[in-house]
Amino acid sequence: MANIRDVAQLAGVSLGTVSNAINRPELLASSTLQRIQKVIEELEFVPNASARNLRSRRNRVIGLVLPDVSNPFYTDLAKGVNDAAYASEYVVILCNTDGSAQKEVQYLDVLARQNVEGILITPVSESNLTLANVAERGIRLALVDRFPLGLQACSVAVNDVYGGSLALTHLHDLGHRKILVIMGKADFPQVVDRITGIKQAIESIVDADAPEFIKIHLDSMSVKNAYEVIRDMNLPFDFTGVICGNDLIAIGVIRALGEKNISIPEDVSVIGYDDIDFATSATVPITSISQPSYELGFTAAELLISEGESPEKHVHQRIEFQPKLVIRSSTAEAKSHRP
Amino acid sequence: MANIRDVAQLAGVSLGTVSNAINRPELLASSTLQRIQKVIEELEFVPNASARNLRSRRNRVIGLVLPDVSNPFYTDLAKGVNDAAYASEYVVILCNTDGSAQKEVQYLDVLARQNVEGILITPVSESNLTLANVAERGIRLALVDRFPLGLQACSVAVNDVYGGSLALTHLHDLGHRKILVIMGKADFPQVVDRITGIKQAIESIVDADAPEFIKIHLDSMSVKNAYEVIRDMNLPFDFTGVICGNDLIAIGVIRALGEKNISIPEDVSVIGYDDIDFATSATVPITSISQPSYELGFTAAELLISEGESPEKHVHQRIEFQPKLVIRSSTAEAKSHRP
DNA sequence: ATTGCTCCTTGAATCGTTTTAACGAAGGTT
DNA sequence: AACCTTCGTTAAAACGATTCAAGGAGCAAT
Repeated sequence: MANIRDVAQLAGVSLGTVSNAINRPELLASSTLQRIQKVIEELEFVPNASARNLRSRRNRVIGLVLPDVSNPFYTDLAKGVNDAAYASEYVVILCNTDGSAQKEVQYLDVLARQNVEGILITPVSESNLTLANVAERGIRLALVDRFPLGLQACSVAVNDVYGGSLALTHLHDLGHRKILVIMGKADFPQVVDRITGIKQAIESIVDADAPEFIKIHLDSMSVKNAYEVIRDMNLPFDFTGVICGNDLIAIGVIRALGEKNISIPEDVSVIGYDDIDFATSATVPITSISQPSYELGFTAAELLISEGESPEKHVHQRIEFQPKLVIRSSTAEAKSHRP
Repeated sequence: MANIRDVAQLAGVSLGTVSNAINRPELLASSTLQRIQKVIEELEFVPNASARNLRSRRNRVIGLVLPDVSNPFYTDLAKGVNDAAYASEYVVILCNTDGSAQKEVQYLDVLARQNVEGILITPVSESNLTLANVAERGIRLALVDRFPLGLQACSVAVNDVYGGSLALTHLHDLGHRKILVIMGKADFPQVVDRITGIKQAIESIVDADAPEFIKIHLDSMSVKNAYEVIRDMNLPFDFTGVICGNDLIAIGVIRALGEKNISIPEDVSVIGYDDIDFATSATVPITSISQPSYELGFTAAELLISEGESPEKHVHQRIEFQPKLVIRSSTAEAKSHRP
């Protein structure tokens, strides 16, 4: 492998000049520049990233820490991150925590050891001790799908409180008064917010008419987990509507209810969250709360990268997207409401 | 940030000793080792990866280049890669080529510039000029879901020829004699193999009974693309069975046919490929050819990493998995065959 | 002829590790 | 007492780039 010294020698210039040819070509006389470029091509010279990073303290690597890459919502988000990174010639290290706080800590450490310039993360819990730690090490942070609490960092998220209320209001409008809420872990930030939204929406409804609800918290927000829990459960009460933490849960719930001969949406309405692509193609096309997953990732990555390009004039931003209700076939008017 | 020199000074040893404490602790007197470890902890010292990589020429980073991370098949595969990497304290840079050869070349270049130790790739086409190029630069390669042609590299793949014949045989057994085959780009290696399998299966059937088929090649193997193409098409002939390049295509096809009031599987049988999780939960649960996606990724990553750990005694391997037919509701006996 | 500018180019220092030959001390052998 | 070994440690040389102060050439102005 050729190094910068070989190039310099063959082009008859000093090694500093070659470096300039690569990084600040505008400094060079155009004849010199051309000569050097020719040699670079000829030798198939590729600058050694480690050496460059060592000296310049820049990496062009960012980390992306997500709870579940099997969930298309996060995959789309990751795609957004990748595209934004690619546009700025950055590269992304993907870490999948499976929703485990422990794995999250470990991955943060791995990323720190790798010297990444910044980390994009959807943290699994509210506690951000480790995040503060990472920030102290001089690694930039940006939160995705989550707002920071007492942390200096950019953030891009969706208003989950509003999303929760959107779901409840939809079911209420359809006449549902007894609702099952089936979410992920209780300390998962998104879960907290969505439940808050549900409660707020209920409170804003005049008493006589207000729906009641029961909560279930799953360990993992997956199809399998949701399916098994509902399948094995004595259904808690005569609910007619189900609000799910995400579309995967909705798919699991619909399958389990189907096996119990409960039909969707005739007997029970089910509403998902995220509006993943498969929501349209599911056994029953799923009514869902839509989030701009790709944009979420793209915007967050752009923010993080721009912070690196000019740290001095960067001010942390907090960008909020609004979720939208997308109505499909899994929700319908409650029986009691029908003629 | 503390560096190794600070640690050495505070521990009262030379800097080489600290390096040994980190990398070959067995060389040190245990008292010295303990003292150094204490200082490391105290200073929260994290070795600088760039410096380490520069000198040791190893960076514990591998690249993963995939055609489509929106496809759960590849997501599962990526998960396998990540888990294997994590176990060996490697880290994975994920690159999504969107099935474009041009993006593939660019990403390979980016990875080479990043000095990754190795690259796992599912190449988009048969031509491996760029791959040979990468190998020449001293970057190890392993092929995933694809066997190498004249390339020194490990590979882990699924027998796609057999997979194709499995699909055809299933439809033939059900009495289907006119079949639509709807695949991705014609030079996509997996597509080539699966079609070969289909042809071979047809040839092995006695003439009178042999099915005929028509091929369609899509630009992208996505739900949307498949849906639109079938929706806008004058259906070519009176086929009763459809073999799809993957489950996403199957989902799109089923939706489009549904809109044309063709019911699955009563009028037409549809068979997918990959057996992604959603195949079970689709509008019509999809009969599919199952591939061990996670294992594919995991095994390939292990191979690549083990090559790095001991290059001298490594011999390139070629591991082949066998696909399996998973029967669900999207295929049934052809009308002509029913009583 | 001197000075001052501008424009390119250079040389040397530097980034923070790993690596390796060499060294001293301690202990064992003859 | 002289000589080996073994064990633990050290000093210095890489690794391959970037960065920056300083140098030189050419030209215009004085």
